[in-house]
Amino acid sequence: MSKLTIGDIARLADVSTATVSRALHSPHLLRPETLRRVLDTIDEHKYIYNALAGDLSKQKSSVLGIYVPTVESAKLSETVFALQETVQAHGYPVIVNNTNFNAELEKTQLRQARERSLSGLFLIGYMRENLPYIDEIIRGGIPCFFLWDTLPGTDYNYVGFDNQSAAYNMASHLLGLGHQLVAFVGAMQSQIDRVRKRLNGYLSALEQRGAPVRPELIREAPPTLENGYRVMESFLNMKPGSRPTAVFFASDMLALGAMAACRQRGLQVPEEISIAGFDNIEFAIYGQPALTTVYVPSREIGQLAGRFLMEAIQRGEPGPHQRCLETSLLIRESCAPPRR
Amino acid sequence: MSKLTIGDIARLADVSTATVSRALHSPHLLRPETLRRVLDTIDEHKYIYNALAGDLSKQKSSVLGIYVPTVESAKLSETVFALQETVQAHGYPVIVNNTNFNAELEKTQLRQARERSLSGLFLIGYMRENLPYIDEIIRGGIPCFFLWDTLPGTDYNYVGFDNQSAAYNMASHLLGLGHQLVAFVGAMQSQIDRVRKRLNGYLSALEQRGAPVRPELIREAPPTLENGYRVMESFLNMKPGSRPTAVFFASDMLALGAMAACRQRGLQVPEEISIAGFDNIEFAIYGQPALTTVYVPSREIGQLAGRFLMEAIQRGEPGPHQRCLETSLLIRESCAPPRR
DNA sequence: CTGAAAGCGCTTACAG
DNA sequence: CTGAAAGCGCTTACAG
Repeated sequence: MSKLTIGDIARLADVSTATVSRALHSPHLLRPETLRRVLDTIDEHKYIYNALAGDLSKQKSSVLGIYVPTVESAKLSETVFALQETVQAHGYPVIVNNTNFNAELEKTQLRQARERSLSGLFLIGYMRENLPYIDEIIRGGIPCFFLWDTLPGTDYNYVGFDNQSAAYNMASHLLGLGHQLVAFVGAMQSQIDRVRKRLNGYLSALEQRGAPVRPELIREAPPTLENGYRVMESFLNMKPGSRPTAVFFASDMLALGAMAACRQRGLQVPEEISIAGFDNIEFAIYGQPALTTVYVPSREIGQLAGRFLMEAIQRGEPGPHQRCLETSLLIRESCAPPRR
Repeated sequence: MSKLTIGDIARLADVSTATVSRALHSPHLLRPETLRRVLDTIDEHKYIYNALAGDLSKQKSSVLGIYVPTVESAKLSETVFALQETVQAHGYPVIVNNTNFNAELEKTQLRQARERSLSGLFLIGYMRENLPYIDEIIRGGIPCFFLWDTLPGTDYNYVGFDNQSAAYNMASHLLGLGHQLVAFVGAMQSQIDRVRKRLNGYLSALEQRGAPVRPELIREAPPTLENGYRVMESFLNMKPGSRPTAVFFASDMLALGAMAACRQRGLQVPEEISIAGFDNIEFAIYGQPALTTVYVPSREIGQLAGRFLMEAIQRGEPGPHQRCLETSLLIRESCAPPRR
C-alpha cells in the first residue's frame, strides 16, 4: 500500500532509475526488450508516477492556468472548455481562476502561477494595473496568452478579435436603421480593455455618423440578466424624447435581461425599441424576439490558444503567436427602424 | 534575474533555511526580530516561493481538483465557482476537469489527481465504472467529496440533495394537476447516478398515483437548449391521445429549449402543454412563461464542500462530512391542469 | 543503449 | 528559538 518509487521499479526490473524514467518519457531511447521489462514491472506493481518530484526536477509544472474575470457569462466558459479539451489531450490540466474584476485577487492568483511554475497562462481580460506584473511573469519564462482581444504592434501572444470594429459595426447598423438615440451598456468597460474598445467602437460610429454623444446613454454593469433588466428599466423611465430608441448591450446576458424588462412594461421589441447584444450565447436565438448580436468565436479562441501553447512547448516555436479572428453581425429580429 | 532560493535568503539574512521556511509558514515560532529580518530580506530581494519544491517535500500539493461531466449547464458552473471562491481564500487553486460523460477520460483525469497528490477532489457526478478507482484514491489518502447527490449509509463525504424526492415532488405536482401522460426527459440518467435517481422519483410518483409507465415518454439527452427543442418536437409529433400533456425535464436547459419548440409550433404553455424543469438557472424566471422548476442550491453546495475540505485539512476533522441540503418546488407559470 | 550520481528547492524531526 | 542535515522522488548531463 505504501507508494512505490522509480527506485523500487528499477530494482525490481533490474535497471537504473534513469532507465525507468526513460521508459516513462522517452521510450524510443530504450532497447525494446528493456522497455518491455520496465513497463511490465510498472504495470504489475501499479506504480504511480510522482508528478511533484518530476516537476521539481524539471523546474516546471505541466499545469496551465486560465484567468477569467467572471463566469456569469456562459460565453467565457466556452473558451475555457474548448481550451481544456485541447490541452488535456496532451496531458495538461488547467487551473481556472476567477479574478472577479478584483485586481488584488488577480495578482495573488498570478503570483501562484509563478510559485507553481505553470507551463502557460491564458488571460481572458486582466486588470490594467497588473500588466507590469504580467510582464514580469513573461520575462520569467512563462508564456502568456491574451484572449478575446488583440494587441497588434506588441510582442504579446494573443488570440482574439477586433472588439472595436465589431462594436463599431453593430452601432453603425443601429444608426443606419435610423436611430438617433442609441445607448451603450458595457460589461465593465472601465476595468476591462476589450470592453473599453467596444465603447470606443460605439463612439466612433456615432462620430462618423455625426450623432451626438450623450453621456447619460452610456452605462456600465457586470454581465448578468438582472443588471440588464435594471439598466433597461432606468432607460424606460427616461422621458420620451431623451429616451433611447435603441440600446446596444456589450453582452447578451444584459440584452436578454433588458428584453425581459421591455416585456414586463408591455413594450414591443423591436417595434418600440431596438435591442442588440454581443457574444451570441446559445440563448440569443431563443430570445423573443431572437436577439440581434455579434458573433464571438469563443470556442475557436480556446482551441487555437491551446494549440499555440502546445506548439510553443513541444516544438519550441518561439512566437509571438498572434491571431485576430473574425466576428460577424448576426442580424435577427430584435432591431428595427425607430418609430416615427 | 535568476531565481532566488530560501538558501539565498538564509545567507542574506544570516539565518538557516529552516528559519526562512518557518518565517514563511510558521511565523509564530520565530523571535519577532528574526522574523522581521527574514521577511525584510524576502521583500527586498523579491523572493518567490517555489511551491514545486514545497509540494515534494510535503508529499502533498495544495491544489484541488473538481470533476464536472459537462458545463453546458450553467448551474454546475455555479457550484464550481462557489467552491473556488471558498477555497481560494485559503490559497488553494483548483483544477477543473470536464469529464464530458467519458469514463476513459475521467479515469485519466483521476489518475492525474494521484500523480499530483492533490489535496482534495470534488465530484459532481462520476461514471459508475470508475467508482473502484475513486475508492482507491480515497484509500490512498486523498479526500473526495461527492456533490449534487447524497450517499446515505456510506462513509463517503457528500454535499448534495435528495434527487429522488425532488423529482418525486415535481412529478407528483404534475400528476396532481390532473395530467395522465407525463413525460420525463433526463440529462443522461443512464450514466449519471443522480439523474437516474430523478428518474426513479418520477417513476415512484407514477406508481404512487397509479399512473401507468409509458416507455415512449421517457427520454434522455445531454442538457442543452437544442436537445430540449428536439425532444419536444418529437413529442409534439406524436398523435394526440398518446402525446404527453406535461413534460418534466430534468434540466432547465432542456425545458427552456422545449418552450421554444412549443412557441415555434404555436402551442400555448401552459394552456396546451405543461413544462417543468430542474435546476432553477437564472434564465428560468425569464422564460415565457416563467418556468416551474426545482430549486437546486448549487452555490451552497460549492461553499459547504469547500469549507468542509478546508476544515478537514486544517483542523484535521476526519469526517465523513455529509450534508443533505433542501431543494424546493418553484411553482411558476409553465404548468397548469390539462385541457379537457 | 544504460548507469552512477548530482541536483532540483523545499520541510521537518532532532538536537541544542 | 534556531540550525545542521537528511530526505522528498524524480531528471539529466556525462561517461562508458
